[in-house]
Amino acid sequence: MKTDPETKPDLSAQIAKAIRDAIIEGRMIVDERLPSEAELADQFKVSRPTVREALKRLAAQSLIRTQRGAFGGAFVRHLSYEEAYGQHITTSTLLLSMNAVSFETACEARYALERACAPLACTRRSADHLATMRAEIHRQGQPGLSDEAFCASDVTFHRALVDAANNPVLSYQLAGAVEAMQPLMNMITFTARSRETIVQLHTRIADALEHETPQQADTALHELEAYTLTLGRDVMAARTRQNA
Amino acid sequence: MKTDPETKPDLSAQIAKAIRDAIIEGRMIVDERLPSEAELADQFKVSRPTVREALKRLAAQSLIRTQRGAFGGAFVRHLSYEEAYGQHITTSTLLLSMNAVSFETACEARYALERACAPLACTRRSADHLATMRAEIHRQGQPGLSDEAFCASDVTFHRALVDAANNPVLSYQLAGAVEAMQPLMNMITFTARSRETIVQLHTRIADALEHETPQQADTALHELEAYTLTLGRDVMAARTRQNA
DNA sequence: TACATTTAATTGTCTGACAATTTGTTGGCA
DNA sequence: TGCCAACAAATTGTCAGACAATTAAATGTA
Repeated sequence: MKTDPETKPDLSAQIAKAIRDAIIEGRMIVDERLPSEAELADQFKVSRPTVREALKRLAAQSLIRTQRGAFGGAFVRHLSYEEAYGQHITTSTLLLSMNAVSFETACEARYALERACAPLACTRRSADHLATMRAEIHRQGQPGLSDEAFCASDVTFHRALVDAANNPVLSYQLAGAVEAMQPLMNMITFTARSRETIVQLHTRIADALEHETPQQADTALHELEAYTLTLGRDVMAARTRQNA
Repeated sequence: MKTDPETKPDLSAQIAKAIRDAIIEGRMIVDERLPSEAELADQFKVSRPTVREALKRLAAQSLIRTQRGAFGGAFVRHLSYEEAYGQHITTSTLLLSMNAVSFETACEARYALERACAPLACTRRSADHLATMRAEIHRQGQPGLSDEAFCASDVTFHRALVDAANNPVLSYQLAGAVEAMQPLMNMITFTARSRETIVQLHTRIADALEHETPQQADTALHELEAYTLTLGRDVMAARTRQNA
C-alpha cells in the first residue's frame, strides 16, 4: 500500500484511497484486521491524527469498523444490504433535492422501475407480501389519516411490491427511487377524493399480483403514474401561483 | 445543532450525524459555509481533531468540501450526478462481491431494469445515442478484441441504451446495476461464436430503438438475458468442476 | 488606477500526552 | 488442579498546543 508521491489532495484522502482500493480490489478480505493506527502512521510516514482522519473517512463509507482495546483495531467490514440501502437512500434523496429534479422525471423513473418488477412479482409474490399490501391499502382508506402517514403507507405498499419480486438487487436499486421520492410526494395534499382513486389503483395492483396477471399490473401502474403526475402538477401550479 | 447527550458512539460520529442531519433536512443550503473548525470545537465542546474527524466523515460522503485559506472552510457541497454515480457504483460493486449475489439474480435485475428503460428510450433516443450504440456494436465485431475490452464495450452499449431514455434519475439508478455487474461479467470468456450472437442481439436492440418499436426491444432484451444466463451458467459449472 | 506586499483567517499536519476499553496473563486461593 | 481477581499490555478515543501552507482581503506604493 503506497501513496502516489505527486498528487495534491490531502494526505488523509490519499491514505484513505490507498486502503479503500486494497479493500475494493479484494486484497483485504472481510473481517481482516488493518494494522494499528501507529503502524499505519509509520508505513505512510504521517502522524497518527492524519491516519485517523483517513480511517474515519472509510468508516463513513461503512468500509471498516473499529474496536477499542487490546487486539482491537480497524477491521474490514461486511457491507450489509441494510446499510447499503441507507447510504443509497441518503444519496438519492440529496441528489433529488439538490439537483432540483422535476417531479415528472422522478415520477417517470419510479414507475418505470416498478413496472419492471411487476412481472417478477406476479410469479414470486408470497402470501406475506400480499398481506402487507392489503393491510396498507386498508390503512390508506382510513378517514383520519394524515398526509404524511398516507405517504408513508404508500411507500410501504410500493416497497412490498418491489420486494415481492424477490430479487435483492432489484430491491436495493429501487429502494433509492421509491424512498427518495418521499419528500417530493410529501408536498402533495391528498384529498379524500384522490385517496379513493389511489386506493382503487392499489387494489387493482394487489389483485393483479394475486391473480398473476402481469399485464393488468402494468396497466394499473401506468394509470397510477398518470394520476400521480396530475396531482403533482396541480401542486406545482398552485405553488407557482403563490410565488407570483 | 446539538449532540445527543446519552448516546455511546464516538464523539466524532455524533458530531458528524448532527451536521449531516442539518444538511439533509435542508437547514443548510448548498454552498453555505459551516463554522470554522475552531468554532465547531467550541460549540460542541470538543477538541479540534475530533471536529476534524467528523468533517472528514462528511467529506467522505461528498456532503461537504473544504477550502484552505482565509474565508475558506467547509462548505455544503452540491452533489453532482457524476459523484453520486461513483459512490453508487462503488457500493453496488462491494455489495455484489461481499454478499455473493448469484449471477442469476444480478442478471435478472439488470435486464429487468433495462427493459424498463426501453420504451422510454424508443421515444427519446437521440442520434448521438444511436451512433454510440452502433459504434460499440462495430467494435464488438472486431476479431482481436480482448474479453475485458469486449466487456467494457458491452457496458458502454448498455449505458447508452439507458441514457437514451433521457431520464437522469433512471440513468443514476441503473448505473449501479449495469456497472456493478462488470466484475461478474468479466469472468465470462466470450468465444467468437457467443460474440456473434451478442452482436446480433445488440443490433436488434439498436434497430428497435431506431425504428421506435419498443416491443421488439423488449423481446431482444429478453433473449439477451436468457443467452447471458446460459453463458454465465457454463462458467459457473466449469468453475465448480475445477474446484471439485 | 493598477499592482505588489502584508496581514489575517483558516485548514493541514505534527508531537506528545492521557483516558477509556478490551484482552491476555499471572498469581493467589480453595 | 481449577477458578477468580487483579494487573499488564495493546489499542483506539480525546485533548492541548504548536507550526506550516494557503488563500482572500486589506494596505501601501508607483
